[in-house]
Amino acid sequence: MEEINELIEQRKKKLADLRASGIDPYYESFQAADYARALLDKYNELDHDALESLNRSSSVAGRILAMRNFGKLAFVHISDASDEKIQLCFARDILQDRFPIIKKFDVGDIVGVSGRLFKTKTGELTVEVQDFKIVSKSLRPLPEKWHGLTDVETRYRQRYVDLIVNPAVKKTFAMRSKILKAIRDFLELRGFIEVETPMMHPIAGGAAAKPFKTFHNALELDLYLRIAPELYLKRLLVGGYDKIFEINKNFRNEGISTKHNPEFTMIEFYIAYKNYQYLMGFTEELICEAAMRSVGTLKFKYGEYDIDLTPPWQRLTFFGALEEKGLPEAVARDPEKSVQWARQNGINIPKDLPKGKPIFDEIFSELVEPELIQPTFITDYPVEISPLAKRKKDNPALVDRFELFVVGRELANAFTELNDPLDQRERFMQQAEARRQGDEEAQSMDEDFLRALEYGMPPAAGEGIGIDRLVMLLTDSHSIRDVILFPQLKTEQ
RNA sequence: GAGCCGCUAGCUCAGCUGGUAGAGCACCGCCCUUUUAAGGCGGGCGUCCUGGGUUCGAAUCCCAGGCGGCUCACCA
Repeated sequence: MEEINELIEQRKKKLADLRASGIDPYYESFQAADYARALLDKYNELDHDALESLNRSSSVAGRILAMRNFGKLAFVHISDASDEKIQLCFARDILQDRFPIIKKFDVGDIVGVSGRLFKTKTGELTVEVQDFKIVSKSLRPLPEKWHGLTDVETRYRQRYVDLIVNPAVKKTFAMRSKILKAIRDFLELRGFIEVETPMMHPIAGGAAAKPFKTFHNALELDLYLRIAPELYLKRLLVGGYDKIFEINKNFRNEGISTKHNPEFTMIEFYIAYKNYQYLMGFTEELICEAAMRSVGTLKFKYGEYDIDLTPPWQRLTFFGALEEKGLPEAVARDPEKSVQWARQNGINIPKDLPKGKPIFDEIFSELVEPELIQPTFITDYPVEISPLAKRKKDNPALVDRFELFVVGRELANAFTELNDPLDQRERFMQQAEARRQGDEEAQSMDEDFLRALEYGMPPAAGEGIGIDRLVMLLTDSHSIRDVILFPQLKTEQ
């Protein structure tokens, strides 16, 4: 991306000038003893005289974000990896013949300096620079200091610039890191081990979604990027693990929106000998732990909403929630009556809805989901839309399953795992039938998975949580792109 | 995939019913030893997203396309 640009040319000229005077503007290392944040935390409280008597020397390295030059004195703000800004003072009296080098500085350059700490007349903690190096010369101008970078396209495409100039972005991703750490710690403390299963699947199973397809040349094999790790994790249950989890990407070849990125991060975890009832309490604890260790509280704002994660969370059955909306289960289960009911109640039913797909699922998403603002478990899903979950003992038309909703969005999906290989085979057959009737997202028969179940899988509860959505909730982010460092975009030009 | 909105200097934006490109910041030059969006004086900077069309003349109007945002659809 070679561009002729006056500003870049000016900077290249400065770079050449530096080299001509024997200065290397691209160092291979710099030993900074201090972080800006640590210096401010420790010394900002001291007054001018107290700091003088300490005579504290320091060294910091970071990117120049602002410069104010007075001819024989210059103030420079740098920001370092501690995400804090510290002021540097370059004075001709101190730097003597090296002082003119600062004429070659630009906002964006990375410098390393050492010098004594002092307080300016206005009381700002400042490094009085005694020695300095330009460790990396920047050739491109940064966005201006006042309005910063707001163009969302540039922010996503050039996330590196976004991170330099928008501190809130770093905060979000620091939160993301804390949330993931909290989840890992929570599970590891309870005896789980983290595993990695294939991202490339010969059969894309474990969820209802369209996969990305790819090809392995040497094996001459069609492969799919995984849409879910579920069927592999359950194979591990067969193998004898009792508490496992995997945190990794899934890939779904579907539309992009504020809530969907083609690759997104899921955690799936499985506990042998437990059921979905157990997982509800477990989920409350897990998510509260993540919230406490990132947000620091269970009560916080998400946009207009005041969210309260304090357990226990509301629990409603799938058909119970529909009945509250005036749709009796008997009507919901009747394909024709339910369509009629939907039309009468102004529910938008897609015209191209595949034949095998039940209408109540549509009605539920349209009528119930948007109102589930506070955390709510929806339980006892119909078996037709849950091909991998165990049937309820007292009602084989339903399964032992829940989904967790917050701010109208699905955050988690969990169930008691189907471990009856014969029932599982039947469910796959039904899915195959749905596929024949036009449901592209119906699941495919996976003979190896069935073979594994035939060896015997312990009863188990399993759950998946959309990490990106959890991070959105806890960071008050309203687009999934704000919690993914490099969200998917079309290529430039 | 559909609808609506946007795209002008490095950044943030103005530019009316068509008359030939602007501001602030950033940048360059000079002055300035305590600034905090430093200040003063002077200066430069454009594929007006792209390609067609209408017109004497298009950043502006029309058509097509690109990229992005939002909403809807699909989904997590």
